[in-house]
Amino acid sequence: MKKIDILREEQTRTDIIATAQKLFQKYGIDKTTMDDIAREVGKGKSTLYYYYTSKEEVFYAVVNKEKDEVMKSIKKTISNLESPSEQLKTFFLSHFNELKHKINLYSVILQGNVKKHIDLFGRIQKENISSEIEMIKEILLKGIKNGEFKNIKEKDCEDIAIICVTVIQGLDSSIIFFKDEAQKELRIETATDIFIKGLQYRRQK
Amino acid sequence: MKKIDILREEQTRTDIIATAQKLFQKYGIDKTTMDDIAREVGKGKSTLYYYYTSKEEVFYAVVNKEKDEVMKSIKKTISNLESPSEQLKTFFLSHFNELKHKINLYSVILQGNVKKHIDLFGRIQKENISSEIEMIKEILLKGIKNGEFKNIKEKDCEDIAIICVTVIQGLDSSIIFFKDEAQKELRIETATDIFIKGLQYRRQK
DNA sequence: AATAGACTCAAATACTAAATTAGTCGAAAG
DNA sequence: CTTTCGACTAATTTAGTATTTGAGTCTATT
Repeated sequence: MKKIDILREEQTRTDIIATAQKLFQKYGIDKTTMDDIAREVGKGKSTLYYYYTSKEEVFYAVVNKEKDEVMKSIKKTISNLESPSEQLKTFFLSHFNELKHKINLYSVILQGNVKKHIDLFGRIQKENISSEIEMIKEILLKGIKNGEFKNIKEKDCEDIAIICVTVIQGLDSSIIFFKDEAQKELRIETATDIFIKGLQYRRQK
Repeated sequence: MKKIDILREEQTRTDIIATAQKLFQKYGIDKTTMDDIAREVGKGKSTLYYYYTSKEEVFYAVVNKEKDEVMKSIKKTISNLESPSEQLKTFFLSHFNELKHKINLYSVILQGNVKKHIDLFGRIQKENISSEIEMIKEILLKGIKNGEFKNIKEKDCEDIAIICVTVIQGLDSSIIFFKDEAQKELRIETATDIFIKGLQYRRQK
């Protein structure tokens, strides 16, 4: 296979995903048909199946692309910060802001039968969380090495990263639950501060 | 109305709720009919409507009774502890244990059409959270007064209590998501410790 | 005041036929 | 030898309808 072909294949995949993204966002996963996507791309439906094995795979690819973009953006923001504490805080807040932007979006995409795609959504969530855990682990490790996080040991990084993600999840769900928009931002910040302070000071026992 | 009548009315209410609880746990909210409950109580269906205005009200009363029992139990456990830090930690862990016990239970109860009862569930969750916030606020206040929580001010208690509840929510959801049973308990404890440490040490800025 | 039995109407269920659509296959184009 | 297409099939969804169920009401009775 020549190099030019690989590029062309990539281009087609990109087209498909971009179109699929547009349609999924507009109509949701169930109301968007493979024919819809194919027509919009200007290809036959079978062509889609040449590149992706199923509609769920297409959906997965769309979401994955978005995830990569978000992670890349956060990574970039973080790379400008010196201290791991600041980095971690920024991660918490960025996550919150991303969610705020995407919350309406995803409620459209996921409209309809959630049960039907429960395995897919589970897989997506799992991989999202994995990426986040990896990133947080890096931050924690740096913080341990430079002495900012006195309360934790290197071997516990994985667990603490998991804890960070679950705490973030809790804060996220409060976006949906508590309505007072003004307070929210501040509260997320306070929570983050408390948590990070907890990492900084050495545990007694 | 005579005193004896009030007692009898209370007894009937208690019977209804106990029976309803049993049936809801077994068949879920939708598959349990008001006739089922009435038959089991040994009364006519209309009698239920004499005491409760709707099936959702009966369900609400059942869940509320359970909530009261749980809160009372936690309160009792906590009252034996001296330090607010210990109390808060115990609250976190008790919440976790309660959830672990009830998780299978509630997945049965809520089976079926969740969307249909979304308002009811929202109301229940809201009141659950309110009770917990109140309780946590008391603990925090004591901790501020005795100097254990150096990082927070009295006027922020409400917000911090809300944060506690959201953090707990995050930890709770990890019960469902992460499967490694052995690690879970430990992780919850670690998370709690970190968070409480964060409350104890004074913020710089 | 408390209960029951008969009643109503809205909603859930069950069934069916018709239409859509996910996914396959073999052939054709480049 | 990669990429595309159009026709095909099998599965799923939708739409329409008939039937049953069950929440909530009403009236009568104790």
